[in-house]
Amino acid sequence: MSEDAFLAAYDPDAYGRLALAVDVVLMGIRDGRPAVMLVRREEPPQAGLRALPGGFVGVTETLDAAAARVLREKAGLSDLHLEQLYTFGAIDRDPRMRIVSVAYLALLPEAAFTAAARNGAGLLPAVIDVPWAGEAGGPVTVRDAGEGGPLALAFDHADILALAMLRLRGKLDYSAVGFALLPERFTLRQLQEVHEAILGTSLNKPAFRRRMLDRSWLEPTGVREAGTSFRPPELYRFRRPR
Amino acid sequence: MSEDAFLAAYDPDAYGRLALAVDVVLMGIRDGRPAVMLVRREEPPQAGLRALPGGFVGVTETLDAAAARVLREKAGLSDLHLEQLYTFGAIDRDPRMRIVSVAYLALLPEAAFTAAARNGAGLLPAVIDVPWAGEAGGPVTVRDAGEGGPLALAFDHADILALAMLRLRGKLDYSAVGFALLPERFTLRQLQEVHEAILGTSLNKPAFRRRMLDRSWLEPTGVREAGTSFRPPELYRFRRPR
DNA sequence: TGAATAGTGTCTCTAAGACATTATTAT
DNA sequence: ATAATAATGTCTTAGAGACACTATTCA
Repeated sequence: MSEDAFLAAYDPDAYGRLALAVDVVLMGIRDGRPAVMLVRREEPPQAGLRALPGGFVGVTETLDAAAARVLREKAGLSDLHLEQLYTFGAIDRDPRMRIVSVAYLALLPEAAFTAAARNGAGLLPAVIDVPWAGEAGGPVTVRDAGEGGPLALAFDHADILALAMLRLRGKLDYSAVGFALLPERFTLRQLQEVHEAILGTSLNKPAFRRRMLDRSWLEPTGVREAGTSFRPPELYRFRRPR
Repeated sequence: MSEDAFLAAYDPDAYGRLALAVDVVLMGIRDGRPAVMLVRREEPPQAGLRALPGGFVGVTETLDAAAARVLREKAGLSDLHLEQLYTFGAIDRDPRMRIVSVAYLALLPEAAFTAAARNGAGLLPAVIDVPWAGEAGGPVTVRDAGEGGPLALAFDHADILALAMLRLRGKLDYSAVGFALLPERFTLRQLQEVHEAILGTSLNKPAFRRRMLDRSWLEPTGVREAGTSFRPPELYRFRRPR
């Protein structure tokens, strides 16, 4: 049988119907704590609950493109750090039908995150409480940025968010993801504060500086931060490692 | 609108047709080198090329269950280490139709891997050459276990295999995956040989032993290996960390 | 006893934590 | 000068690499 003949005879429905979606964990830092952007579900199922922004994957669209489109449509964002996390395929994770969802992690610098909360129609920033440490992970909870009790998340989105936190923590000190949470130019203190916010711990200053400067990721700009009432710190720029 | 009404009105085809598959990277150690189990594609598309064993995901089947079923059907294997790797969604990765594939990594101890090559109908072990080091990764090549030139892999399976090697290397020394490549009872030397095979480097013996024994993963069995013509080494058992 | 590998002692070196000290700027 | 934070020096400690040495078993 030729390939053409095979393709003509191939039945796409032989294995039943199943939809593929993406859900995006759009994270940033807010007042020294990790935060995530949620939407309020206005329609059933689970209307009223908070959810991660998401959408179905088009037949002529890659997974990365679908995640980028969701960010564009729901948050007006483009050109931000975006990486695939994990694919969630529990049978009843969505009551509508069988929906398998590819989870993505997107990261924004603090200023852009705050701006997105104002500009993105319906985007609600929520602070993430992470009650665990270590590589085993565990559940996290979310609260409205302006305090208040814990929020309920729709579907399995609490699991997705918990995995996002675990991955982010795990990658933080051996990869360059941390820089995606900072503006183009930043001080070493800001970099440390980002790490401390994500890890939920305080870090030793000299050791942190040594570690960061020993990697060849930081390029001094020669410019110092303006507007301080004390010795102005050097501004650095992230340089992709060779 | 109630949830029931919503579900009744929901159109599963609104976003077009797309199939979901799993592809399994079944790895083991062979003569001190990483190896993978491949199948020869007998039908189009790409008949004749080697491929990872895979299959479509059933509508009432989780992703993990689909990967486990593929291992059962194509290799006669069950109860082995199985973890999700990444989801591949390039538009034209399969010429038949849009097929998104969730890649899984499965690991077998050396003896079980060799046995599977004999028992699994059509399973062909291939040795993996990994020409890179470090966390950036890169392409790998495969050769037939009995030497010979490099083999061509179908679809994007070379990318999937390369990612599997990168992940395995990355997780090896901070997680317990290494033990999935060993029998229930093993010597410290065997454990080191597994690490050396996967990492493609030689390791310092005292440092390796110290590191492994300092984690609380190894439980001495009190039994020593039999059949040696020299001092018989202690056999250890893997104990899940608390 | 010799061969072969198991298993350990120890020195060095690197990197992190802790803490203190010096440096630099605005007011 | 003072206040405030930037930036660094240094001591200690933990862990890895290197290498040699001792231990144990079989033939």
